[in-house]
Amino acid sequence: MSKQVYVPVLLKLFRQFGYEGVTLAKIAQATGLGKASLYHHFPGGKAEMAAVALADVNQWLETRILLILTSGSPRLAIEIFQSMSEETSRFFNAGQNPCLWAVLAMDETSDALFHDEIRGALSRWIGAIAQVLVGAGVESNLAQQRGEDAMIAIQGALIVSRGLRDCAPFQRVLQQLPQQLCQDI
Amino acid sequence: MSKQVYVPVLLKLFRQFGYEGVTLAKIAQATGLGKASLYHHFPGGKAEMAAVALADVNQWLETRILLILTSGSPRLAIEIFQSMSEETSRFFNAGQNPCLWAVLAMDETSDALFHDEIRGALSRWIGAIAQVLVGAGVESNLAQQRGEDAMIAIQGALIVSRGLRDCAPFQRVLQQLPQQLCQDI
DNA sequence: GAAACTGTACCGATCGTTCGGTATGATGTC
DNA sequence: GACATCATACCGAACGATCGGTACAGTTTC
Repeated sequence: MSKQVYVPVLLKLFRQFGYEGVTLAKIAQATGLGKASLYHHFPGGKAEMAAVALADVNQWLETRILLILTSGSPRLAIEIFQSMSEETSRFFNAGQNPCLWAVLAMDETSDALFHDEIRGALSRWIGAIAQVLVGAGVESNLAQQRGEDAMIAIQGALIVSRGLRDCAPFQRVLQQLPQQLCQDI
Repeated sequence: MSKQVYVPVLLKLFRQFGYEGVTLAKIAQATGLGKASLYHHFPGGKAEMAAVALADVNQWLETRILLILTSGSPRLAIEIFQSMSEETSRFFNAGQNPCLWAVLAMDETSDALFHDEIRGALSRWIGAIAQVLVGAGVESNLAQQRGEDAMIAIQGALIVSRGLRDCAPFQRVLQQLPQQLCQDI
C-alpha cells in the first residue's frame, strides 16, 4: 500500500490535536499500522509525518487555489474569488476543520522549518489574491492589504467558529469574501 | 509567596506552548518552584494551572474590555472602540502574544470545561460590541455581525501575523478596527 | 530468492503525579 | 521566657505510564 494513502489520516490527526498532541499510538491506531510499519514508510518519524501532512496542504494550495487565482483565463475578479471561497470552504469542511498552518504556527515547539513553509504558503496565497486585484485595476499596496485581510478573515473565522462551536460565522465570512475583496472595482 | 504571583508565568507558558506543549518541568523552571511545590499551590495539577491562566484572561476581559464597552458614560461609539483596540493591542503585546482562547480552543484534548468558558467569553465580548452599536442606532442583527467580524479580525490578525512572523498586519487591523465597526453611523 | 512489509519486544527519556519529609514562622499554653 | 503545636511553603526522589524510536525475526509479494 502506497504511503500516499495515509497522508489524509495524518493530516486529520495533526490538525485536530496539534504536533504535541499527536502520539505515535494515535497514529498507529488511526492508520491501522504498527509502529515499525510507520517507520518503514516515514523513516523520519513523527516530524516527517507532520511534514508530509503539511506538504499535502501546500499541494492543495498550489493545485486548487493558486491555480484558480493565477490561471490566465480572462474571468472577472469576483468570479475568481467566488471559486476560491467555495474551494476554501470545501477544504475546511464548512468551518469544521482547523487549519494545519494555524495549529503548527501556534506551537513554539514545532520545527522552524515548518514555520518557514507556513510563512511561504501564506505569502503566496496573499500575493496571488493581490495579483488578481492589481489586474482589476486596484493599486498595488491596497491590493496587498486586501489579500492580507482575506487571509485574516479566513483564519479568524476558523478560530471564532471553533471557539463559539458554531460554523455560521465561517460560512458567512466566506460567502461575503468575494464582494469584500472586490469592493469599489 | 501567594500563588497569584505565578499566574502571569502560567499564562505566558500556556499561550506560548499550548496545553500539551507545556510540561511540568517547564513550569517548574519558569516559576523557580519544584514540581512538588506546584502541587501545593495547585492541587488540581496541570489542568488547574491552565484553568487559572484562563481565569486570568477572563478577568482581563471583564475588567478591561467589558468595562470599557458597557460603562454608561455617554462617549461616542468610535471613542469606545478606540479604547478597546488600544487595550487589546496592549494585551497581545502588539501582536506578539498568541491568544490563550485560540490555543486552547484548537486543542481537541483539552477539557470541555475550557471550551465552555472560551465560548462564553467570546460571546460576551461580541455581545458587548453589538450593544454599543445598537446604542448608536445600528440594527440588532447587523450589530451582532459587526461584533463577530471584530473578533474574527482580531483572532485572524493574530494568526496571520504569527504565521508571517510580522506583526504589521495585527497593528494595522487593530488601528482600522474602530472605523470599520463605525462605518455608516 | 530478493525486496517490501510488519508484529513483537524492547530501549532510554520524559510525562504528570505522589510520597515523605524539612524549614519557617505564627499561635497557644504554662 | 520556654516549650509544644500547627499551618504554610517548599523540595528531592521516586512512582507507573507513556513518550518517540529501534532491533530483529518473521511473513508476504513478485
